[in-house]
Formats: sequence, structure tokens, C-alpha cells
Amino acid sequence: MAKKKLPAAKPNSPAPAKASSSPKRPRNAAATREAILQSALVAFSRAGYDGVGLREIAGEAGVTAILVNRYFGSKEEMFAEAVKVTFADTSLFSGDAASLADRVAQAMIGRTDQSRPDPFRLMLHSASNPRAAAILREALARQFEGPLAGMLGGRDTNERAALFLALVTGFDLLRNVIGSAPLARADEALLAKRIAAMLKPLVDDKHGKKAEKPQQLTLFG
Amino acid sequence: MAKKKLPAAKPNSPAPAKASSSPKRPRNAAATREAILQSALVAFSRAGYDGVGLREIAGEAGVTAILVNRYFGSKEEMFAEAVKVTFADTSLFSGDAASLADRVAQAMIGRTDQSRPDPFRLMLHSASNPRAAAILREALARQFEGPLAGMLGGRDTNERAALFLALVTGFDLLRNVIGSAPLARADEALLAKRIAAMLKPLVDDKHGKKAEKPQQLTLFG
DNA sequence: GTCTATATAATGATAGAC
DNA sequence: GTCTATCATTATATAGAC
Repeated sequence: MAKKKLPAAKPNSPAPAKASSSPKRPRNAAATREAILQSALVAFSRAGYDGVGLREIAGEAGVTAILVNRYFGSKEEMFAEAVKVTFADTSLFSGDAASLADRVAQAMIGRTDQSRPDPFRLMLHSASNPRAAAILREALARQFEGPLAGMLGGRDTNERAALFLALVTGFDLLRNVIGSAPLARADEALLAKRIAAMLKPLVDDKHGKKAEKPQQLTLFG
Repeated sequence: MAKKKLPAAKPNSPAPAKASSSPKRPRNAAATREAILQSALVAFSRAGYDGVGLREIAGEAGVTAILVNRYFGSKEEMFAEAVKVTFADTSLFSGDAASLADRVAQAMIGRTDQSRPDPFRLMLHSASNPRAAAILREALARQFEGPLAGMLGGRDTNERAALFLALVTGFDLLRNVIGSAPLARADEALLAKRIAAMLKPLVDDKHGKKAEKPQQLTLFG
């Protein structure tokens, strides 16, 4: 319906007030850029890189799609900035290492709000695009794996941090993206206990080559 | 280049031999359907539901895109069948439960071939599409969670099976889709040990409400 | 600073020729 | 049984008006 929009509705309206008090039209560049970015955070987290168009992101910010390219250069560059911002909150990995597994497990079972920016959801929804995956790989390494590895003692901290994130991400995938029934319906307290039990072998490392030089870590990812 | 294809190359060729011995043109419907399906298995595993077009799938099978709709009805119906076939191999979850964690961990670290059909890769690359996610949810529950839960004793077998698959899937995501450096470079034997250590708390269940009725499981997912 | 209008390309699906 | 040709839609990105 309305195949090409009626061309006789607004071609020569007298321009009443130059739209100086329009509800959603920021006046300066910085505010417009920020509005677009905030819209992108939510949209990419909800639908992923390929799942949302520039028109949708711009429309939610109250502007048209052209401003996305004007302020960010391209969709890919905007995505890169959105990823960086979404991965900036590392509070999930702060605190003492002893209770890390329990805290993260407890935090993960509460993440069901589909309408808020979320680094794991953003990654899961965008990983299928190779370009997006490359951006996500770097953000994951520098903003998540790195800080998390810093909390872990012992050997192979980067590898153990990555396995830690693998479970967290996989759980989010099955529960909130795929919608696995056993995880969606499970008792939350018990679920958190089981996740913590899986994470703990990573935090208090019992593996690695038992009899070796006790001081030999020079390789950092 | 070649904006609309030169229209003077082959409009009235004399049709030399009716193409009865063309290298990639199956003669009967069943063979053509199977060729398309096999092409779809590989393509969907590599690029996901949204990442591959009908023309590409058909071209790899040696036919044109119209036959996809002819034999499967729509892209979505073809995807559903491809998912079912790709999830049909449950040999990963066969054998004794005692060594399940070690066997699966060992099997996962060897899955790096991007050019073969793979249920986890297929799921990871297609989960961002809501329609594909719904199809994957059902296949995962009936063809993976179910058989795996059947191998586990004790309580909440469906939930523990889902957590088991969460780690396996998350590991595949970070290592082979995102391309996390610590997981891609890690020593494989040590990696398998750590994954098995995370899976074992699920196989030999130590959680669940300790003091309760020992016989009370009537709810099946 | 923001818009309308458009360029270019790719998608899934379909009609009809052979 | 399979094709060429085309439909309608959508995508990102850009040109130029105001």
C-alpha cells in the first residue's frame, strides 16, 4: 500500500517555524552523534549487525539514515564504536577472585532483558558476519579477556579467561538467543550453582603441567 | 562491469546435444534435491541462514535458484530440513557416561574444518535470525539435549544437558567463529583437560537440593 | 545541520518458455 | 526437469536542495 507516497501532500508547505522546537531533533552535532550511537547500542544488541538497518537505527534516534554515514563514515565503523562502548563496562569482572565464579554465575541468570545493550548478546547476534566477528574478536580480547585474565593467578591466564567467557557466552546463547527450554525454566538459584561449579576449575587452576618450572610466564596475548 | 550481460551471446544457439551428459546436472528429481540439500548443509554451516543466498546454494549444486523453491518450498523450509539432517549425527553423545566429558572435550578441539557441515557452527551462524533460532531451538532440544539428557543419571538431566551444550557451543563460538587467540593457539591436550574439568560437575551431579524426596521427577522438557 | 530523492546492488520468489 | 527473465523488496551509500 502507498507504493510511492502521495506526491501532493507536502511539496510546498509554507514552512511554519523552521522546525526549531521539534521534539526529537538535536541541534548540535555532538548530541545527534550520541543519540545515533545510543540507538545503535540497543539495536545491535537486540538484532545484530546484519539484523538491523541504518534506517531503523537512525529512525530510533529521530534522524534519517544519511546522518549515520555523516557522523560515523559507514555502518561498519559505527558498529566498531558501538562494540567498544558496549564492552566498556567490566564491572562484571571486578572484585575478589575467590567469589568470581559465584558472582558471574549469579549475574548471568538475571540477564534476560532483550531491550538493553549487552556485550554478550551483541556478540552472539553479530558473530555470523565475518567483518563483525573481526571487530568483536579484538574487543573481546582487549576489554574482556585481558581484564579477566588479570584477575586469575597461576598459568595460562588468557586461555582460562577465554574458557570462562566461553561458558558465559554459550549459556547466554542457549538461554536467551536460542531459547532452550530447560535453561529458560530452570530454578535460578540451582542454575547459578551449577554454572559456578563449572567456572571454579578455571579460577582455582588445578591443571597445567604439574611438574615444571614454577616461574615461566612471559607470553601475554 | 557487464551491467546487464551481453544479449547477443547465446540467444539462439542450436542446442547441440540437449545437455544429456553435462557434468553437474542430475537427471531425476531426487538426485537434484539431494544435491541442493548437501550444498545447503555446507553453506549454512559456513555462513549461516542470512549469510548465504539461494543463488549461491543452487550454484554449488549445479542448478539455478528456482529449483530450491521448487523442491523445498522456501528458503526457510530448506533450512529446517538442513538443520534436521545436520543434527542427526549424535555419535558425539554415544558411549559410556563415565568418559563422556573427556570424549566430547577431545572431539571439540579437533573441529576446525570450516568447509564441512557442523551442527554447532550452523547454530552459531544462524542464531541471530529469529526464525532460524526457532527452528534451531526445536532441533537442539529433540536431537541433542534429549539424547544427552538420557545419558545422565540423577536429577534435572535436561537442564544439565543444556549446560553441557552451552559450554561446547560457547567454546566453538569463541575459538572458531570469533577466533579468540588464546583458544586458537592453546595446547590442545591441555585445552581438552580443562574443558573436561568443566563438564564433569555436570556428568557426576553433586548439586540439586540435597535433602529432598529422592523420587520426584515428573517434568520433562 | 538535516532533509528528499536517488544510485547501485543484492535478496527471495515467481511466470512462462523449452 | 530446468532454464531465462523479471518481479518486488530491501540494503548501504551518495548528491544536491534548503
